[in-house]
Amino acid sequence: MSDPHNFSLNPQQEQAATYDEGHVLVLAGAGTGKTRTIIARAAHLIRQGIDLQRILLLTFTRRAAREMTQRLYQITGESAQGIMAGTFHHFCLYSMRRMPRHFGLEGANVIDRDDQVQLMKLVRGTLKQKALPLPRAAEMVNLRSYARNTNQSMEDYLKGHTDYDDELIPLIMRAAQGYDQRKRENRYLDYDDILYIFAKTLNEVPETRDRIRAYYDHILVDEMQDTNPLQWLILDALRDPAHLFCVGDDAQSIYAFRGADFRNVHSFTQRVPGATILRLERNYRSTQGILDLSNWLLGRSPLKYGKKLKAHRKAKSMPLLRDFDSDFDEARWIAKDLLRHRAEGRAWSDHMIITRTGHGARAVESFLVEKKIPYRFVGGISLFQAAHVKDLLALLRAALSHHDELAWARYLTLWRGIGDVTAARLITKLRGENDHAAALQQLTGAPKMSAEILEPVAQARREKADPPLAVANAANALAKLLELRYDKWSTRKKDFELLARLAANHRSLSAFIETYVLDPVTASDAAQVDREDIVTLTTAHSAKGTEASVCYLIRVEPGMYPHFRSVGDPDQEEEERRILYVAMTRAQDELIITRTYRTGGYHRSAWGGFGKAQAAQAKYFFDDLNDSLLNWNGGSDRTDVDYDFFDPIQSWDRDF
DNA sequence: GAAGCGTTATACTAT
DNA sequence: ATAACGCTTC
Repeated sequence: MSDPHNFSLNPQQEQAATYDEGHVLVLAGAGTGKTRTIIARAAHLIRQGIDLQRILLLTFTRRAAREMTQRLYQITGESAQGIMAGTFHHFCLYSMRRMPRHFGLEGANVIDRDDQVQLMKLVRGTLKQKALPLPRAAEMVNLRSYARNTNQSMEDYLKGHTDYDDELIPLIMRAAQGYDQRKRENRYLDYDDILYIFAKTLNEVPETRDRIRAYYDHILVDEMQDTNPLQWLILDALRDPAHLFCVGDDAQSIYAFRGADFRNVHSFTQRVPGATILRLERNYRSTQGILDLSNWLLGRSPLKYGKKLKAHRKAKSMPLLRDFDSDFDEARWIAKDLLRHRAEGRAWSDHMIITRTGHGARAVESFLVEKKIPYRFVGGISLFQAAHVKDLLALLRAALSHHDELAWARYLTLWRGIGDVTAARLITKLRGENDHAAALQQLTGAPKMSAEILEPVAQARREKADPPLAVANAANALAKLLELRYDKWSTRKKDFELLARLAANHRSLSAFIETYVLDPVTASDAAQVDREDIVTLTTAHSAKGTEASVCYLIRVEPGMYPHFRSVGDPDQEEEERRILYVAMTRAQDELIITRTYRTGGYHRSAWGGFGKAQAAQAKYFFDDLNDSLLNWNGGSDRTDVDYDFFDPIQSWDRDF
């Protein structure tokens, strides 16, 4: 790919990339060169004389955006930095930050999901009634988010599409309203607001819409099947004269929980009259053996995707299936297999480990750490979600805004003698002040308050133009407190150095924080910041759009595919099928599927606790697996496990 | 009344 | 691993 002359397209790809007659939807199956075609499209437009800055490239993840700009740079040979490439959220926020007054965004701070849940908890606490079991805060955040993303009122959604009864619905609606109100008071912007405010303004304020619409001639949209109604409102407002070039695959739609409907690619020509549908059908990525299994899985669906991937490549390579007694054995084997591949001279980066759930990869992750196999966990727990990192960020956020009450509450309760109640009382003193310094003045001399508590905030505010310094000093200010609070402090402390390193890339504290709220960095990510040759550990969702020579699909067992939480809802079960399909079709040369029926440690108890476990057993995608589709290396792995191979799990077994 | 501590429940996917 | 909850202590 580094040689631009080597960049050849097949006739279908060529036709799509150079189509100049209006709006297009390209239906592109897995591995058919979707990314390559989008890049070629952008390159074609540039050759036609289109200004780079007039092309908007919307991708599903920031990772995809980064990859595309890099590849575009390699092909066009000129700086591709000017192209506007990013996720819907990035694009909307960027556009709104450019003209904040049009959107009422002055002084607003973006909050992540944890903060959303936190805020909802506060509201939930005021509404709790003994007789009525109000849904958990996290669930209510989901409900409200889904309603927003599907562009319907909370009431319509709750009444039309959920099972909540007439008594509970008004209460949930009040919770949602209370949440919105607290959000306004604290000048918070959640992920959904970013899309919602942008979409609403474009659709209600023609002057603003016209102004933004005038910036772009071409809008290229990746992963169209996973856009939701709110995102569609935005695309719809921005098209004409701009041309839409959307690429998608209904069989890879895996974000229904976020309001996406894979049927949106089917109705494209109704929504965009005169649009053309093009297809990419030849798979260049995988061997036919891998595609046969993938096709089999999709073919078992009651939904007709009308898709059968055919390999361009000659190699066949049958997928491998291995059973293990426990997730520990499974993880141990995978680490060993990786080391074996490495010894054979293969690069770490040729390997991807795909998991359905974040915590399903725990055993594997601990073996990777123990065997010193370099890896990056995409979709894992963010560095910013670790308790001690949140504590430090709370201090920084308190320094940036006296309206950020979640941050203030967290920061104040770190100090001895200040609990929830005192913190809440102190925070009320901050309200109504326009100026940060004046707000701090209100706290000075208040009961339980001290200069020791306030000074770090004031100092961080003075240092807000020097993020790494602010981080380092905040870490110093909190060191004593946090050391008492957490065990394994020496390990946790290292995260602050990582944080300071990340902060060094930003010119302001607020830009630093906002960047990582929108684009979380996992601890493994931050630790491996300079390494290229590493194994990728990823959730199936985050794996979409990527590929690797060797893919390990772990925990492919009953209760995982389909995930037990989806059992009972046919639509959700079918989405689970697509998730497994996406996971399988990432593999180029080797697809290794592992599973375990009995799990040790944590999962044994978790299984028993969930009522759906048995139902899940009855709904396993591999139940009627055709043996001719893979090499089943079944039975216990015991005989070939080397028990001298260190087992890091022991220590957690005791914890549970 | 509020802080602090020990115990227990919780855990899918993500911008 | 983390936070909510209930109980005890100041």
